[in-house]
Amino acid sequence: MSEPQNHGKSPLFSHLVVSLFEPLTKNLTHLSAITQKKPQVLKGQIIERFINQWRKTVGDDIYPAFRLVMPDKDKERDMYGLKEKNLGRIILKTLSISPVSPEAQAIKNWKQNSKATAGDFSNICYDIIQKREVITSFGDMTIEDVNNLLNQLSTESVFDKQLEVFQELYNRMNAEELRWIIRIVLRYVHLGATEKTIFNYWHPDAVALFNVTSSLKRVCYELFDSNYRLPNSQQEVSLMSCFVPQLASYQKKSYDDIIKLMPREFYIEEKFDGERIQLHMSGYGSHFKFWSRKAKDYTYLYGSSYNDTKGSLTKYLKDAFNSKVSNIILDGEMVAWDTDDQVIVPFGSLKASANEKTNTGKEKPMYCVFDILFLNNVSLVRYSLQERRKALNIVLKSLPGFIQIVPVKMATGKQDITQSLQKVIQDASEGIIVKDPRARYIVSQRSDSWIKVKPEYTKEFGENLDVCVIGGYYGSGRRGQKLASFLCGLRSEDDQKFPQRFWSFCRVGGGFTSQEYAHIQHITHGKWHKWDPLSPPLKYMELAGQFNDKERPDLWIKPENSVILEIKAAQVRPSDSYRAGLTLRFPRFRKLRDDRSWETALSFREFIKLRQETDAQRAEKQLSFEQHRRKNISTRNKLQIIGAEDSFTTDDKVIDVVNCALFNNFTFYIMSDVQKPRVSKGHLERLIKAHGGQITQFYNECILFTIISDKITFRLNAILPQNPSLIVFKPSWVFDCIENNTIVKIEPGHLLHATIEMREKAAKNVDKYGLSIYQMSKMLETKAALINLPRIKNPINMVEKEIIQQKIIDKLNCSHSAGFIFAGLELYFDRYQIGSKVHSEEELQQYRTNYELWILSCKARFAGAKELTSIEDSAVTHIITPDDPSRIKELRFLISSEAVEAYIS
DNA sequence: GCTGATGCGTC
DNA sequence: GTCCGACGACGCATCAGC
DNA sequence: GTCGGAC
Repeated sequence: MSEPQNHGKSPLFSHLVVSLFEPLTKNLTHLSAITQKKPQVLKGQIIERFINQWRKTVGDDIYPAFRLVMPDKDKERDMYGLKEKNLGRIILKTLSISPVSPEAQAIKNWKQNSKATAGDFSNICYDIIQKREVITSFGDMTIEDVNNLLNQLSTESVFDKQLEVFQELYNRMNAEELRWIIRIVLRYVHLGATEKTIFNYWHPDAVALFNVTSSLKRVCYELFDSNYRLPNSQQEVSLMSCFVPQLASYQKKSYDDIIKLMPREFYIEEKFDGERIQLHMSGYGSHFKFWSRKAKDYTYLYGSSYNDTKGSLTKYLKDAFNSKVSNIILDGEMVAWDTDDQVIVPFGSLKASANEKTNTGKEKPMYCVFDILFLNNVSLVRYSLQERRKALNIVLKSLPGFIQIVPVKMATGKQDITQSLQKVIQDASEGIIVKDPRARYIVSQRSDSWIKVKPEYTKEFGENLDVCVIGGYYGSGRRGQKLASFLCGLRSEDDQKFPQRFWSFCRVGGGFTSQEYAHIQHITHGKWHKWDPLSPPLKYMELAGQFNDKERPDLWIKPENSVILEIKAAQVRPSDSYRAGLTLRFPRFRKLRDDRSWETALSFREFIKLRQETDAQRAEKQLSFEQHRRKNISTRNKLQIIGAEDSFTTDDKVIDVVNCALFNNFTFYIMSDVQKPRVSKGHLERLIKAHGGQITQFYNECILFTIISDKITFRLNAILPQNPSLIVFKPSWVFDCIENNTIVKIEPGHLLHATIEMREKAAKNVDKYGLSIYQMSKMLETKAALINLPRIKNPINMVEKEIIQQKIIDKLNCSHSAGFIFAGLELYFDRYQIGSKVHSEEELQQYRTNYELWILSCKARFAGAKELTSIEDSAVTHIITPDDPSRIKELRFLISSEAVEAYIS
């Protein structure tokens, strides 16, 4: 395929900085408040504008820009071998800064800094560069120049050569440009938008193509024309091109939650603790390719053909494939196999076993295959797992020790899951995967058709330990300027003189909410000491290493001043990084144990004892899922009508009586979840299927079907311009049909997008008020169903607000009186008391809430309600208030206390 | 030539 | 629910420095 | 790998 051509010159690198990087990383919340647009929308506009401008002024080839925007996805360029440490050295040398100067210290200790930039490496460098920049305005380097220099940088692994590149950059760029260069070299730009977001603005099929190729270049080159649609055949996996594998969804709340998602009969597979590898074979074994989960090519390890003597696997696979197999793609887990003991070796020794140099001959890689995606030029991703498994059994023969098909256990209920889990525990295996045999292969998704269940997800299993914090490490990014992870220790009990001595054991930096961080900081405030390598606090802690310096914390704390944390982890394993000689795999914080102190914190000996005793006992217990803590209470106020019924959810309703033929001959394409009432995409699909409808997951112009969406999505936006005659239904139509047990006539409210003729036709289907009874009852739930609401551009402008209010009232007054639903209700709307000027973010929020309440009151009045202006009015039947629990409490108190007073008087 | 530091990539 | 960016241990490759 | 936060 020919490369897209640019008609314009390569733009300046500063253009990228000014029109994309800086706008995306500016505080969008503020802008969002002014423009009344969601930050996400603003982000999209910035990206869209950049892409459009590029197309217009530069041309079709956006690859040079995208490799700088998504440096982590750029597989064409080798790694630089530079992270903050070495990059810092290079920058200091480039600027001729002495390694002992304060600036050098600031860069070296980039996470510990009293300034606001602490934890943000590129900004710390920026501050320093700015004072010494060669160029004060933007430089003359183009995006092409930058790419060329970065190519050069990637080929150099020697310090002096790398330095030359940076000297060139330094001479031709200002500090702002360099800040972005630093991020690009570090291979994270942190724009708040990764390829998933950006690709959607590039081309509607970009994500799909990336998922089956892992190639940024191909996404740019093959999809430069927005009028071109990628054929279905190219949206599926293909030979010798690395796809993004399907992942299993996380822990569910209960076994029932899992069963609910599965058909009557489902599969259980063992989860192997190795590395996810996809195998591609073509030409009857003359070519092999291997890729890891994150698209790294490992062909060099496992072999490029049967005849490749360097590879550690392919040379043994000659008899594995059926002789009719000319090409194939397999998905599976690579593990290390102990040829002497005939067992799978625990995680970690795989690379060594596959490597010619380090391999001892005792251990060899073994490929555990659980899926087949491609066979003799045909993609199998659309076939059900059941069928894929059938194919796998036919074409692949297990060769013990080299390649094996992962066994499947048929299951029908939760007892099968618990049973498998028990077995997994006995074998000290990682866990199981529950799979839906009906499901197709969904590239790149963490789908519910595969669900992983690990013993550690249960209350009884995994390691739950109370450990003492003995040190802290500064965080980076959003966790800059504070201690983000903690060094934890076990009480050593090795020396009577130092009862407070702990042995380093593990670090933990995940599982904390921001409140918990704040709480810990509050308790330990002022108790932290800087770590001095010359006099380590041996009275209180011992680290590993000859010099007591492994995993050395930035700050340390005496156990008597410290806190005890409850930690959960998957496993305990040997380690030489910690004094305890052991450490945790996948540690995370569960809760603060303020009921315990260092004296009762776990000691090393207790810990060993605990492990020996419990393993056997635990296996006999009933395994119940651990309930996840409820975190993250949303701060955003939602409107709620007190006393009114909650909007129903069909998700929990049992579909008991169904008309199985209702949607016969209909094929549905469902784009999104339904917001009101809340129904998941999956449930809507099941609902439709139960009523005889067909579901398709792929948009295809050739097929006639019904598109269901309740909002204009990314994808819809991409499809609509080319298909202006497309009719998009709202989910309400489906619900109406089901409710009435017939295909109901289309009403305007059912249409999200349609031609004028269609709308006119639909309009004839409703009564003279322009409303169906169904819509009427939904009126209060569906915002702006009746009124085409003008947008408020600047909420602070009160004059404009009044004009809009008047417009809406006019509109309401000239409408026919349709109000009877709320007749007899006397409502009080609980507004915030605010002046005519908005001074703060909080007031702005309150203003918006008031505005929403006002809209609601218009609708309520329209439906026959009366609005009362005083809460004390005894006629008030309902109070409508923002969903703020504390406010509701206040109101209750207010009302009840007044009632009491009235009673007394 | 060895060792430790640093980076990359796996989970 | 999805996306994003924090954070964990470990093994291997490679280069700087002894 | 796990996790929390924003949306």
